[in-house]
Amino acid sequence: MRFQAPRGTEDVLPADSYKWHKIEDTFREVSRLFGYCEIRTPTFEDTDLFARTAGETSDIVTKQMYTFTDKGDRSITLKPEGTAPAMRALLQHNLCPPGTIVRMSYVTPFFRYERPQKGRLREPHQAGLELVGSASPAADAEIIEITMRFYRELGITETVAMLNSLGRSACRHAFREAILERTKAYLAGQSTEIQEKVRKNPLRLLDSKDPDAQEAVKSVPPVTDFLEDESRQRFDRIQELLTEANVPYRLAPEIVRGLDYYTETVFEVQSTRLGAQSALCGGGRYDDLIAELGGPSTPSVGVGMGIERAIIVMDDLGLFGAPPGPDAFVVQAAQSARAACQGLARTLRDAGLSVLVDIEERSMKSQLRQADKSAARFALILGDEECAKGTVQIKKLGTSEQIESPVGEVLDKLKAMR
RNA sequence: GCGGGUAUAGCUCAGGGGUUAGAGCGCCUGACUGUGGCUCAGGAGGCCGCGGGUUCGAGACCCGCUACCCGCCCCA
Repeated sequence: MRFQAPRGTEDVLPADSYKWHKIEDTFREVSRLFGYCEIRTPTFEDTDLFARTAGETSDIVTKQMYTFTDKGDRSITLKPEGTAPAMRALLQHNLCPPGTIVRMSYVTPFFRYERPQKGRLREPHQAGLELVGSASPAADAEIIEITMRFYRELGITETVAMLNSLGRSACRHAFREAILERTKAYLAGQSTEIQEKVRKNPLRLLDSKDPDAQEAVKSVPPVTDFLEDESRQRFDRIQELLTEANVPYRLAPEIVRGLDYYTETVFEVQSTRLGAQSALCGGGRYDDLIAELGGPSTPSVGVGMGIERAIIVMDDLGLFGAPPGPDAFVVQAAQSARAACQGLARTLRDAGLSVLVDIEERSMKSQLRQADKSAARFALILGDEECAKGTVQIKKLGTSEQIESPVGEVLDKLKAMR
């Protein structure tokens, strides 16, 4: 094999694209139900955009960005996430002056220099939602409700939203101190690398998979103990709203985010079907992001949902079913019927049916085999006899049912036999 | 970035130093010259991941590379 797709990238083959369509169609429909409009932003941005927003110590910025210098000597980065570019566009076009609320959706690839694994790619795809301009807990609840509705529509019903609050800077500081204090003994026995990581961002310890770390973290009081009154009230209110909306959730004090711009609410939906990767989606509130980009303080909340990860889970659950086939396959039973077959196919296509025709002049047997293989619903057989009579044989594939119909009535007959 | 595993037909996999490399599934053709699926028969299809090495001889053994899988890490 001469060439192969770059490491960590995937081809979506014709036989599988219907899975993507199902997920994207479902996402667009759910977005529409809640009034979200799509935004499309460039594949690459000014490097600074991500350096500023993702967090200097985050893995994304420190080692995962695809950054290069273009011919105009600009530092360019392929987008490693979807939110910052969307907020940049919003600000650039002044779509959200103070007082307005914007609901946006997007479907985008993003790029991170990762070590590939199951559910972890260098070019993954994400469907995302952003609700910009509202500090109301109802905004948080809406985003989570849409997210869970999306998964429900796809048939992924075994999961719940895992909810946490990180509070704002003041209480987060106190919380960090508490983590460091309670895990001192554990940290003393760890490598300098881990100590450094935890010193920079103590929250990381909370979702560690190391059993010793998990044990040490047990003595740390839940974040909610540190929340200021306002944050605490918001957190409680979100839970009330989710309960009212019948959205399945549970509190998960271990949930933190990899991007530094999150404030207060954070949530994830997880699945055990993803191997070492656990998150199907991740989201939360980012009240300081737009201000960080030089805009007015604009409270916002959003979510990013991994498309490949949804496919993994849905495949595992057998939620896709058989790929769709064409409505009909026109079988040319004699060469002299070629034009008539093409004409019939054209008429049916004009009526919106998906129609396949043999182009290799193969035997009738072979054409019927193709028809069967293509999963077409009907085979329409046209030969000398039919041409002479102005009829078509309509064969319902899957059963042995076959009728002869005048050409003009084929459409009606197909509907009746469906 | 670290550790472990794997790489043979389109797919799933057997073959573990000795001629022309195998199976199942899939694909193509045919089984009283106008009827698919099931069955039967035939056929096409392999730089045995890539590059080096050991050997009289390598798909098998050794080294390097690449990719994938599983952990760590990280997250969608």
